[in-house]
Amino acid sequence: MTQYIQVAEIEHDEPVEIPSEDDGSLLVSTLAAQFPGACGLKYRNPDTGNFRGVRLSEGLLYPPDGVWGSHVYVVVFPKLQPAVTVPERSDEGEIHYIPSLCDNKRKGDNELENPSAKTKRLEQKKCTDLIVLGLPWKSTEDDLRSYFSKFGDLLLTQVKREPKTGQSKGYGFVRFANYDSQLKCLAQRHMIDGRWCDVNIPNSNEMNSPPSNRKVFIARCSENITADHLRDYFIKFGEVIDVFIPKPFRAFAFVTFLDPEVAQSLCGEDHIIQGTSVHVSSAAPKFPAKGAGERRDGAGVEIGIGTMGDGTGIETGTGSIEIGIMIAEVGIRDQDLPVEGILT
DNA sequence: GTTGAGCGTT
Repeated sequence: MTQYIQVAEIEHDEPVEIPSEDDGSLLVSTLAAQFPGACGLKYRNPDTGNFRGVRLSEGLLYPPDGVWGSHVYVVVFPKLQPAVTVPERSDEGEIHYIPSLCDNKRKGDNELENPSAKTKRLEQKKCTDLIVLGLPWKSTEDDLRSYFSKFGDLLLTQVKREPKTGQSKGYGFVRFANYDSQLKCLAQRHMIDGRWCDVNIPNSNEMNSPPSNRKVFIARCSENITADHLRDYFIKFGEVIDVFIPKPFRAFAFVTFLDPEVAQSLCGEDHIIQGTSVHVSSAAPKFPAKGAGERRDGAGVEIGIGTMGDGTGIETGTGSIEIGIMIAEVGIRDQDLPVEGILT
């Protein structure tokens, strides 16, 4: 018959009573329902003062000596080793000296906190948007929020819909404020409104970007994001020397930084600007451009048009225009250059 | 009003 087992998240914390199965064993999934991400239990052995682990087999925890008794058990969570617990993407080969992506701090303001390098790396691991697959058609942003907030504070909830009908496409995105929330969330499946849903790091976050460029590509811009918004937002990471938004609206932009390091450090990240989650990636094209400048390595010719003076690139307005052609190890984005009509 | 693998109006 069912026993109730006292379990606390940390020792001396207030315990929660968790039901066993009829045979006395405890499903890890039952445990995880109260303590998301939990993978085991331990308890203090009164004889030695040491912690003792509870036996785990096939997703079931078994009571020591056959009875759970009146111990207060303590939840065991997976060690925070991202390489093991999280499906890593290729964008993590280097340490990012970023205290937290989510509060958007950068080098220069992190010297005082975070003593050990190892801790630092863990704490600094960035939160990305997470894709939630398999949502019920009726699930809303509010439903996502109320479900996922048990893992921690949320910075974004989004259900993707058909623009015309508003009908859900059955998936959405969430983003946590803290990386441990993200880890816990990724470690399990989710029952949302009667359906099992999967949470993953979206494939669209893959960043196999080639090296150094001061210009980054800002994807998923919404129409209400202006050049000033972008400049004001990104200035906190380093000096912004150009912002380019195509007209008419094309849902992307370019931001150029003075320091290529800054540009590179932002690649692969998601940022929330004017309530929209935008994605930063290298301004180099994913595929070689078609046509004249094409090369097998994706490099090509970049044609720049701009006014003289501050060197910040394309601007509008009157005045003399300088046309320059620069051979560079940068590819051409097709979006970059419908310029034939202007070269007169 | 239906559906059930996917990847966000480059």
